[in-house]
Amino acid sequence: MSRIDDSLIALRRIMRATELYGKELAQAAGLTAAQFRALQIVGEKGWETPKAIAARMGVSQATITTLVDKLVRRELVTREPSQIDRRQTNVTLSPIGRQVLDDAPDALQQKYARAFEDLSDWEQAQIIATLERVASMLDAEDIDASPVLTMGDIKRH
Amino acid sequence: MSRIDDSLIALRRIMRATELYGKELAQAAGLTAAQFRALQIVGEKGWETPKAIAARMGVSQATITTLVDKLVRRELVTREPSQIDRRQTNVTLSPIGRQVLDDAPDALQQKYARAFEDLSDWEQAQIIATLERVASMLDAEDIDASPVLTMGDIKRH
DNA sequence: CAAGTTCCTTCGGCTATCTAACTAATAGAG
DNA sequence: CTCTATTAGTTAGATAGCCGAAGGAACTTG
Repeated sequence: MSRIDDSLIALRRIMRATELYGKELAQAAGLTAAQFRALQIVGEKGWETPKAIAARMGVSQATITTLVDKLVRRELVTREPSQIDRRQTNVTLSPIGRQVLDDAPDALQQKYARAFEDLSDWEQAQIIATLERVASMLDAEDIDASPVLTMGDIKRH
Repeated sequence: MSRIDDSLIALRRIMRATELYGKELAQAAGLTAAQFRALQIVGEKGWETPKAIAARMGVSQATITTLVDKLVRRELVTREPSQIDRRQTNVTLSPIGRQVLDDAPDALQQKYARAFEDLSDWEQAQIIATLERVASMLDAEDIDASPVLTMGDIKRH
């Protein structure tokens, strides 16, 4: 087994852990990964337009419509017509939505964060440098990457 | 922006690049990421049981049945009843399937492999060590990770 | 041999996703 | 100011992936 295989295996473990986290999350929060990701985006500012959510998640607007439908049905967000441009709709976080976001079990991130913080200064720096280097090697430089460890936003052509 | 955010962002870029690769692949090979992943697994030995494929991909057997249906329809694999245990079916790679696997554009992997190989010995070792460390921090130790850079055991493309 | 177990498939039902077509509203060119 | 083009969002119809439950066929075990 070559070294490149070793590195690919490690990468795959990382991705797999994230996938599993998504499933766990979905189960615990009663939301799917995609739904939760949309909710997160709305939660950043408290509101967001479907267009912007679609761009952030890299999916079509139609997809967001149905996703938001589900969030609305769960009363996690509301659709508020925009005052400035009446073509626009503001998907707005509800108090319940805020609750769900706050309560969301981010076990994976917590675990990672804790382990990360236990590292020494130079170890942290080194991990960041290496991860960024790997990301570059995969040519993922121009990606919209929020510091949130989730699945579900796949960029499309 | 804290260091942990930096590291999460880098992780996210890595995952994103892989997702994009999956899409690209799907388009070029005329297969979805999940289908391709199943084909890859079958291709390793030339055959595999649905049960084993399901385990490898972390999905139910029912899912594999429909996935294999599609591969069979495209004549990439065949279902051969097992001689030893007639409950089992061997999903067997066809010549066409082998062709598709060989022709598959593994651009991302190639790119990564090339960049990786250009690194010095100690850099390679250091990257592997770091990736493995991160994987451990995410608690993904006991994952079946083949040295193939694919997504597709997601639950939602 | 009968009962339980295993492997696979079938069935019904979700969710996510897309494209195309449609409605409503704004922006721009005359 | 009006007509057209563009933009935001939704709706409709389709495909893919996924699951759990139920069922049939073939092993295993007592």
